[in-house]
Amino acid sequence: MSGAATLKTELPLDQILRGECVETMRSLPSGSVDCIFADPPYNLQLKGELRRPDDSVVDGVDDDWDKFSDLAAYDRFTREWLSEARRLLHKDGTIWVIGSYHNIFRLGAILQDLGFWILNDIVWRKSNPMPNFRGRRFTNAHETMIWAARDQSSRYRFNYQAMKALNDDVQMRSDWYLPLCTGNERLRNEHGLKLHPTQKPESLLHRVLLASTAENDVVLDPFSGTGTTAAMAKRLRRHFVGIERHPDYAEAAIARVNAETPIAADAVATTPMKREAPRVPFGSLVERNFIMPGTILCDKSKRVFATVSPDGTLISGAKRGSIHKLGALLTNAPSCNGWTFWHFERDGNWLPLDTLRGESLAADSNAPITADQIAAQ
Amino acid sequence: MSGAATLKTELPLDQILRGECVETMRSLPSGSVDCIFADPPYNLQLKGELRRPDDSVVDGVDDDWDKFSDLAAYDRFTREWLSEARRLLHKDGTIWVIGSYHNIFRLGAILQDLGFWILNDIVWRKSNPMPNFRGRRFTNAHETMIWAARDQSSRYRFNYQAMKALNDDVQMRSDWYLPLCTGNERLRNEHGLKLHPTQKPESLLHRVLLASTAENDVVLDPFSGTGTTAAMAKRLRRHFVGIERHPDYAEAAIARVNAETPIAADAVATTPMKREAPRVPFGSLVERNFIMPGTILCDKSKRVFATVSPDGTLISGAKRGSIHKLGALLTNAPSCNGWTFWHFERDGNWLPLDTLRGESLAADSNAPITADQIAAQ
DNA sequence: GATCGAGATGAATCAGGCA
DNA sequence: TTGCCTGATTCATCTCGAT
Repeated sequence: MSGAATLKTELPLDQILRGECVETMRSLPSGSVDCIFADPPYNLQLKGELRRPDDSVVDGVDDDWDKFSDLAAYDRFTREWLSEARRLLHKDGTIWVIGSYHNIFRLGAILQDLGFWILNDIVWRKSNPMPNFRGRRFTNAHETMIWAARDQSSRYRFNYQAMKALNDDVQMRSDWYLPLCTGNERLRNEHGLKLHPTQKPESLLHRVLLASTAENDVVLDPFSGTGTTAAMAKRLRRHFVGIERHPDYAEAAIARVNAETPIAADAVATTPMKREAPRVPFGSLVERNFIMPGTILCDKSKRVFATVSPDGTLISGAKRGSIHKLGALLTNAPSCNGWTFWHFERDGNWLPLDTLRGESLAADSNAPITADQIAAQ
Repeated sequence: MSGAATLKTELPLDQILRGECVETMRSLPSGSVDCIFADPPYNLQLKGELRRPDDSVVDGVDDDWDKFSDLAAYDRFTREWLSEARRLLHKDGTIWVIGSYHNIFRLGAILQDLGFWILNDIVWRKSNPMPNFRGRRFTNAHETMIWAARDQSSRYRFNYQAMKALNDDVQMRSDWYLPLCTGNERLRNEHGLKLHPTQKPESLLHRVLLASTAENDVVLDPFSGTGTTAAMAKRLRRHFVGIERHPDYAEAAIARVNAETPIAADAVATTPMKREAPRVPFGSLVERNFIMPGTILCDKSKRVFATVSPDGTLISGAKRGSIHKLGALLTNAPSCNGWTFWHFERDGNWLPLDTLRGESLAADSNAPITADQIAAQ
């Protein structure tokens, strides 16, 4: 089948159309789509090869489809497909685009320029991102999605209660914590290698579609890839239209969608997500001024002393380390729980650091909603 | 004091300059600033916050023509102050900008257009965000910061080890979990109302400055507000220059900074980067008898062996070279860190050469130091 | 069959000094 | 500027094979 051959009067439902993104979109009728999910090329700028500390080579994205001559070329491409996307959207429809810092600012600015109305930016926090191997930046541990309505006046769909139910009956926030697509979910070729360099996890699309579409809605993915959007749409009983120009990807996506079974019509019940256990690094207590750099700590019997550094390490003479490591070092113990080992002085009493950890967790959860916070938005 | 009155030849250190952002920046000398933190105005609906370059107030009208006009005016304003910011930055300097989905995409795209090189986008996850009262969107629970170097070729500062220490000895990620500025930290006027609508938490600036500046560096904040950047710079013993047009904010910031005490000079140090440690040639360890010529070395898995020469080279069969070169040669790797690759035997244990390097440095500084401590780093 | 350890891997703008 | 040498650097998760 071919998108270009399709008459503009009819939308080919529940198919992966093989063809160029913009050209194929031009063949589809205006206002016929309820929701778009788009995972466009990121325009990554990889210079050489990157090696892990064990000297193995990182298999990065170096595909031709991700190459653009410059930012202006990327902007032209983006403006073109986003314009077509807006034409295809129903007046109350919404679009999701996903990207990293390489391209998300171009995407967001052009969305605004074209008249889309941004509803949220959503942060996909990866539970298992690739580390920064050279120690030259912060670990790039998230990607950003922008959720936007076709117009400021669009009466868009947001399934508020479903999202709240998914989040232990607390409002769903703009930061989502989900793992990468790995293991059995990842499509592989005959050599066992990943078929597509950037396959998105099903959990991400599950939440996107559950939040912003209704049963039988039409969902378009103009960069369909391995068909994650289409598969999740079928599973959740939405209609889909995928566009993919690479024959291998399109073929794999069709097989994947065919193997997918829709959930029972009466089973739209959602599984609650696992909530993250709060973790408190000692350093965050220093940052948040629960304890001042320069504070003197000691053990219960006042045999060893240490000073708090601005980065949360402790210093004792020439020795430096985390609260746990330095405690172990000074007592010649194989390990040490710094939270209970080290004490600080307050009102003449020496209290364990654990006191502060408890206080910081309480401060986070008990904070009343104030006018300040409203203004801060 | 006034920025406009300052000669371009001299940077007024540790002051809050009262004046217009762009105009005041124009009076400062090029390349004189190590780091910039900028929290520009972005609430397009908030009258009086956003002004055109000619100082006329931008209306918050909602029809299409005015929306476009607002975006264009915002872009012009952004391009203007970011251009000045780039001129003021040292060639190896970095800039932080913070915003929400209303303006961060404009900021990011213009940063890229001006030649800044994005290093990370950082998500500030709020522990206590304002809920979405109408239930029409996801709770807007984060803001985005962009960290960028002046040029692609900038040799920017990133205190990797300090950030790792701050996060319980695991690489710091691009998503930060910190509370809003509330309680006693929040500056208030005589009526007990918040003095500034978007006062940033000190913990945020603490981490920003700890990550990307060194002691005595110069930090500029062109939208100084209540002086959080200046106060944290003073606390962490960095120099600051603040610019603020609103007299009430400037006055409050000056009082706040004056009340701030720097942490003790000997407590400001954070976990040092190994890159900045003094360089020890392996040959000097042989000369100084930390290791004997003829000693047998091997890799961790005991697959390759070598013998130490009196000049500090290693010999393995017919091959000879530095500890790095021979390690790379024998493993067919493009490069190799000989300090961690090669091991020597002591008391039945095989220890990395790095142990000896640590012991020689300790001997030089007369501080007793143990293999344990090196391991603890 | 269960457990343990080694190995593999993921949208990545990933070095710096000196001759 | 180019080229060469030194040497700093990884987290969570899954698969697979050995015990």
